[in-house]
Amino acid sequence: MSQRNSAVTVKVRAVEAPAEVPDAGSDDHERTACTVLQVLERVSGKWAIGILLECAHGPRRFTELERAVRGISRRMLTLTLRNLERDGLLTRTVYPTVPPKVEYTATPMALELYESLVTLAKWAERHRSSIADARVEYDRSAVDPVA
Amino acid sequence: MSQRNSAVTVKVRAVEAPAEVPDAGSDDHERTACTVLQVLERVSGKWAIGILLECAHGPRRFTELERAVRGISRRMLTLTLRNLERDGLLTRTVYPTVPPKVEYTATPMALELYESLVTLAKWAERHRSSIADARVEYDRSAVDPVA
DNA sequence: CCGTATCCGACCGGATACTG
DNA sequence: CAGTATCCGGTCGGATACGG
Repeated sequence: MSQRNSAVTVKVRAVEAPAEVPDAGSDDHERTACTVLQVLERVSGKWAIGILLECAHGPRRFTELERAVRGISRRMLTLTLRNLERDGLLTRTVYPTVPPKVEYTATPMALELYESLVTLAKWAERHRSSIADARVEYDRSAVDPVA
Repeated sequence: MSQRNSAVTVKVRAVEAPAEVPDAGSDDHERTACTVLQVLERVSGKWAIGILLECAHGPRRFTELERAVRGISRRMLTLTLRNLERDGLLTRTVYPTVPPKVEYTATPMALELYESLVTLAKWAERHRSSIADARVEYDRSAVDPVA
C-alpha cells in the first residue's frame, strides 16, 4: 500500500457522547478490520507490548528486559525480541565486548506506536471498573439465572 | 481503580520527530503495560475487532456477522460474542419471534474503543509497507548471511 | 435463525538444560 | 551476558454434527 495520506477513510473526531458511528461504506470496514488485525497480531502475544513500553524509554539490554518485563521467560523474551526486530520495531545492537552486551532500541516507528498504545491505555483506565463490573454481573446472572 | 482523571501519567503529545519518550517513572511503565495488556487481551483473538468494527455501525444480527466477518466459524463467533457481551462491549437483544432474531449492539464504551482502534489502524496504514520491507530484509539476511 | 457439543490438530508459552 | 535446544502441557480455533 502506497503513501496516500489518511487512507483509512473512516470518519473520526467528536464522539464525546457516542450514539453511532456515521458509517464508512460497508466493505471499508473489512479493510480497516484487516489492517487493525495486522497491527494487533504484530503486537499480540503477552509480551510484545511490555517490551515495547520498556524500550520506548531508552535502549535496554537483554537482562534488563528480563527483569523489567516481569514473568517473562528467557525463551519468550528472545522470540518476541526477534519478531519485533524483524518487523523493524526494535533495533538490535551487539557490542563485541567480553562479556557480550546487546542493546535493543525502539525505532521511530515503534515510538509512534507507543502513542497509540497510550491512547488504548487511557481507554482501559477509564473503563477498567466498568468492565470488571460488567463481568461480575454477567457471571452472576449466568450462574444465578433468577435467584 | 477510581475515576481519577488521566491516571496514566505518561507524557503524550508532540512526538512528530520521535527522539525518545521523556520517561514516566520506572514502575509506572509496569502499570501502563499491565493496563494496555489487559485491553489487548480483551480485544485479542482474531475475531473480536472485526466484530466490534461491524457492530460500531449499528446493530447486527448473528447471521449478518457470520457473513460480514469473513472466515469466522460459528463456534468462534459465538465465543467471541459472549466474551464481548461479558465485558460490556456488546449488548445482546433477543426478539422472541419465530424464527428467533438476536441483535448485537456496540455499547458507548465500545464506540470509544473504536476511536482507539482507528488510531491504531492509521498507524498500521502509515507503516504497513515499512514493516513489510523490514521483514523481507530481515528474512533475506537471515537466510543469506553474507551472500 | 441461533446457537451448543464434541473432537482434534496447531501453536503458544513455561521449565529446564546447555553454549559462545 | 546473551542466548539456543528440547520437552511438554494448555489453550485457541476449525470442522462437524446436533438442538430449540
